Amino acid sequence: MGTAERKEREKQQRKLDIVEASEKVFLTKGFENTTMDDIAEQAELSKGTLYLYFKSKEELYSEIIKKGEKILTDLFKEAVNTNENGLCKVKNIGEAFIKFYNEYQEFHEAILLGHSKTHIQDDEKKCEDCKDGKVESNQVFVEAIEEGIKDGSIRSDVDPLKTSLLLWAQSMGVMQMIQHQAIFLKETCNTSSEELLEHFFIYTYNALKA
Amino acid sequence: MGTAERKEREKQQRKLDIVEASEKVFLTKGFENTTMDDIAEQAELSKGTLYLYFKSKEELYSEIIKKGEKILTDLFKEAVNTNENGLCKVKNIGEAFIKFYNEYQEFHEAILLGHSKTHIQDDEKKCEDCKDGKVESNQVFVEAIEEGIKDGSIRSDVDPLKTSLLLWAQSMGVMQMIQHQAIFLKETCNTSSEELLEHFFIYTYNALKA
Amino acid sequence: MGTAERKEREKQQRKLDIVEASEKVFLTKGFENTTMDDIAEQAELSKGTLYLYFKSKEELYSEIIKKGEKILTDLFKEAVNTNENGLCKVKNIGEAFIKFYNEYQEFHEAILLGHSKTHIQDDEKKCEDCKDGKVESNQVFVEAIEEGIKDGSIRSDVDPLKTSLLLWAQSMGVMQMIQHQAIFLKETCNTSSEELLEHFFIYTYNALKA
Amino acid sequence: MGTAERKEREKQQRKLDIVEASEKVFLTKGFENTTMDDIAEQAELSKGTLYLYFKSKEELYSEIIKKGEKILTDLFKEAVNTNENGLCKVKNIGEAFIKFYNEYQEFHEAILLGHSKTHIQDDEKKCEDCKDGKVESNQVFVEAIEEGIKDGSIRSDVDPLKTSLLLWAQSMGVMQMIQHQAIFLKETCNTSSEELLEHFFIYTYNALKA
DNA sequence: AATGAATGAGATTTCATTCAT
DNA sequence: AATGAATGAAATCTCATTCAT
Repeated sequence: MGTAERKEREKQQRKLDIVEASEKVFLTKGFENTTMDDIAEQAELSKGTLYLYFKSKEELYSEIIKKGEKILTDLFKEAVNTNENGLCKVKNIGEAFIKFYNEYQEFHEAILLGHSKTHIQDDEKKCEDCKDGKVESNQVFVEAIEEGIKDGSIRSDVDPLKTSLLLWAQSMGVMQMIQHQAIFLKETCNTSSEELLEHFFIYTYNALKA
Repeated sequence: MGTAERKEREKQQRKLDIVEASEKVFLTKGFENTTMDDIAEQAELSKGTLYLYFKSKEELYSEIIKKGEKILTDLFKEAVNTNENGLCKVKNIGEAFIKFYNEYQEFHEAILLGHSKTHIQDDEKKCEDCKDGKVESNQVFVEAIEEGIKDGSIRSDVDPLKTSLLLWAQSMGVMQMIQHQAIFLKETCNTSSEELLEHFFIYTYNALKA
Repeated sequence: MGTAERKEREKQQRKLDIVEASEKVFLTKGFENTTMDDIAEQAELSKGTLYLYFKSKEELYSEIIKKGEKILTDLFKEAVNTNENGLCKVKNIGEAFIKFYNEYQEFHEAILLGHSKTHIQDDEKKCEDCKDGKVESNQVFVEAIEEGIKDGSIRSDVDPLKTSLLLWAQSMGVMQMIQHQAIFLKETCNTSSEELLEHFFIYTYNALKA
Repeated sequence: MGTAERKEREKQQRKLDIVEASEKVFLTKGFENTTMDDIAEQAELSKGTLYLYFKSKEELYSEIIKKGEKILTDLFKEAVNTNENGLCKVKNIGEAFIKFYNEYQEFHEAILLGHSKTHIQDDEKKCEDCKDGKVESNQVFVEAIEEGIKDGSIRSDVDPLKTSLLLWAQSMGVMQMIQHQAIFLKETCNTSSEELLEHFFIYTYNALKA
């Protein structure tokens, strides 16, 4: 009786194990440079077993993306779970974004460019998942802005939805510059990633505050 | 006498021809999906000849990046070549950026992610070139901001360098959202790409104006 | 007491079930393109169980051959179960052969080429079975010819055994041409499959009749 | 000048070499059980080189079929190149068929079943070639029968085209029985392949002769 | 300078079979 | 008796790069 359940649990665990193993490899070497052999070795399983749980390299990668999006959403939710005013919450979200970048740096690229790499178009469920992920984390953002407008901490003339999208996009862009152009920033512009980030914060704070 | 020079000129021309051919392929199919065969065919040369002029696929791709950066720099220079005030020039640069994105869309990814794909670490000269390209176009940006501060059109408390980098990064992010998430914007957020872009411009204008 | 027998009966039944399931798959997809997974799914059993009853894919396939031969033999027996003369019975057998080919088309290849695909050399029993199947159906054929000679409907100078084998082989060849070269027949030779078949019958009738 | 031609010749020769090497493997192990590695080893070339000349395993196999058909057609042409009457020529063709079977036994299966294995449907040229091959060799057959009717050696009521097709099909069937059921013939029916063949000849001779 | 044939190391994926439970 | 997870050997095909001419 409990047997079937246990088996199912073990199976799910095995799936998670594989995802975790693939994570390490994907996030280190990138999608293209990761081979199924790498993942199999990391997972201490045979290649064939991988295909028992995931039907392609792409499906495996899309798990990473989903996982990354989950992490980000959770960080966002945590960020607004305070008694501060709306503007602070927006700032918290920004900091959550940075935390995500710093602590889950490897997921960043996966989320950022993942979907242009994994062309899972025939699997609508997967895409739904992704859309839902984005909608959900964005919603947290929108609500924080709305709250800020209500409590007077954010200028009343900002459009919550558009602004959330804009800040989202801008954050991504900043993250990307930090990730890919770190050397350029440091060597050529004599600016650290942290400085740029801080600057982004102040800039945004000024732009939003009432 | 002139012979050696002519030969050198011809050689340079051949290099340019190859770059141009590779451009068409790279920018259509992306780095990973482009084969040296594709390029050779497009260039109407043999594969071997490609290696006579460029020592790897990566090196060839880095030429694309360089070229893209040149285009962008030229657009930027053109953008500031007016009698308007600094803030307007910054706005012009923003529009130039959008124009670049729209008209030379294919170069965008090359510039953005190019170097994480082409792992040319052993060839310092190439990296120098690329750095120079970015430095140059960013310099135009910095100068426009500085001018705006001087002429009183831009707030005096913005740091020209950091702000140029920040705006650059933000623009990238916005463009990318527009490109990759157009459907998400429209279907889920009921917002068009144009609206988001316009919002970005107004937002930035407000943030910078004195 | 009866327990052991019941168990044995159940086991035999299970074997039959598996063969029936494999039949559907083998005859639809062919030997090479059928996987043990396909069969297991069709049989609503696990793959492991298959190996409990049959020691290899090949052995399973050889069951199909045996079954096909049984069907054919039955059709032959039915064909000669009339009061007509020997020549008519031979004609009936020919028609039975066509019926077999048309209605159990999928068994044809299995019978024809089966054993060159299933390399069961170490299992003599299996081969015996198959041989027996052929011997039996051929025997029916031989007897019809002998009867025809006796009753004067078939030329007395035909060798029953050799002729039965010959007609068998010829029929196979004709069927195969009809199946694989139908387009060739129609487009290039302006002949329909039916015409060729009719021609075969008349030709054979003339060759045998006394 | 001659250089280009020589290169072209060498290239053609290389193609022939590869076909010849693949022949040895295909005809020994069969299509499914032959790997590109096998062929590469036999050809003393790398696997990659194989794909330089033939774009798939199937295309390589279709060369074998073409070659077999060419051989058969040539044997047929040779067979009718005598001063004998039509019936003799038909008999010669039959003997050519047997010679083909005996001396080029390996090509037999390729011709017989080849096209159901190599699904080169998108390459119309290939199919044209094959059709042409069949048409050509069948034409030789038709002419021999027509000649026999004219010279009075063959019954005047046979339809040359239909009969050629029928004899063709029958021969295939007989060959096939000989190839796949040799053991059955010998052990169970106490008949040798040669006896069956001879019987086929006599049977056919009687059926056709005026 | 130019060629293009040859390479060979992989890459992804499949599947018959085994074995611990 | 039944399971089904795990295996691992193969199979087809790709492509950046080299090198003899």
